[in-house]
Amino acid sequence: MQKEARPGTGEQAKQHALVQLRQAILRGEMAPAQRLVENELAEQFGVTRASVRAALIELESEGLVERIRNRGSRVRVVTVEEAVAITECRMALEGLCAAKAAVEASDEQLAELADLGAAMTKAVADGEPVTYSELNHEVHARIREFSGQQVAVGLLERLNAQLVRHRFQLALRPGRAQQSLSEHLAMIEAISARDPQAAEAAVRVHLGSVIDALRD
Amino acid sequence: MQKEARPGTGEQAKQHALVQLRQAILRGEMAPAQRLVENELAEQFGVTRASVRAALIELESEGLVERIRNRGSRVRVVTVEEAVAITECRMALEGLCAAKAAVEASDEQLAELADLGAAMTKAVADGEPVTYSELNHEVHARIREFSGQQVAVGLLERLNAQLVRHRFQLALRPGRAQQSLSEHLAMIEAISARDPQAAEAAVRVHLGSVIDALRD
DNA sequence: ACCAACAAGATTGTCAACAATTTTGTTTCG
DNA sequence: CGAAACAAAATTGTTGACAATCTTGTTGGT
Repeated sequence: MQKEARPGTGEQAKQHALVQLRQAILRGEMAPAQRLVENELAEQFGVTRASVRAALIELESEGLVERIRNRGSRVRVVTVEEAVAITECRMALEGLCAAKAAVEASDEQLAELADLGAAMTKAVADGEPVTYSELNHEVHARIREFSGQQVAVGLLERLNAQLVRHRFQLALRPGRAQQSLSEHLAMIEAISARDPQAAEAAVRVHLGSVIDALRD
Repeated sequence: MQKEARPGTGEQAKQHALVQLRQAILRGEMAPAQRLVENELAEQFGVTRASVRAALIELESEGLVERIRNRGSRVRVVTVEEAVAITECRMALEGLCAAKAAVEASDEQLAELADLGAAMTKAVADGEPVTYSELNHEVHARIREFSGQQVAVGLLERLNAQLVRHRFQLALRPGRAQQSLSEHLAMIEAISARDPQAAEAAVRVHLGSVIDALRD
């Protein structure tokens, strides 16, 4: 175990630990339910335990880490039912964002969405699921952004972070991309048509199908 | 300044500080934008600074407190635009909960809602705005609870906590209770009729009118 | 009088040591 | 052989002190 970076360069130690730990969890480098011992993490990141501790507290309220009194922290495992519940909330909130984006987005932003749609179509045609998954994520992020609804954006980012592991499993499923593609195109079309109700409906259809896929 | 309680009785110091501070903020005992100095709070609650610190980090991600690097913490002030944005999110999430509650709630739980509706009607008739406001809050809490949607419940509780100050202002407005009452009764009726779509629509109507009232 | 540089005070960020708690392994008794 | 009691190890919770940073008040020059 060697120290990864130098927190002495003015970079706040707690922030450093927070960023590193979050990345490690989101990248899936930590096994599900893996124990997170404060001392080990402190040495690994080259900071003190107090900083790791502060980071863990923050990650707990982000829903990425589970902490039990006097028993330590572990990577939180999201069950399938939880993933479904989270996606239901996404349905409500992303529906709101899509409706607002249909009204608020500039013409340039709509063009950007159209470009993303074309890129997704190409990725599916070329059979590149990884690229497609990234574009998928990007489309959702852009729609959130264009809505201008900061509160919803914050909530959604937190929710999405909890779904990383399930997202992986979903993306690699054969035939999933094709269905997902048409749903995304429908979302983009409705927003471009500046039709809030249709945009919200399209998002609901899409995430409804995600829920079905999650349930296997 | 005297110590308020005994953290030595096994009650974890950080939890103690967290609960105390949260209550103080929610009760409005801390003036808006008031500075929260770690040392003062530590002495006031009879715990050490580290515990206060941990509590502040948690309250920050709950959106109740604002922390700036090396500059300290203060009670977060929610602007009117933010309150509107938060209520838009409530609209989406409580709509989801109402729809699920219409399907999932037991007959006993529906009876409980009916009782609350009757109590609200009486409170308005008797001209007791404080009682009405409490019942109002209770109805929303029950509907959330009956939905069984744990994730949405968590998000909504966080959002509601940020609105305390605005809620006060809203409740005392003359004529507001009458309009609010009929909207609540419509929500209860739709859920009792086990009609998810109507329930969701009723919630949206209600919170839409809250948004209008917020904007003055 | 005004502005910049500087110094003093206040406050947060970090650290290492200590105490409390839980878990695990061992022993002893039935 | 199994179960309860006990002891040892690991880990988290807490504490007080120290360092870094920001704010404020003061001073000196123009």
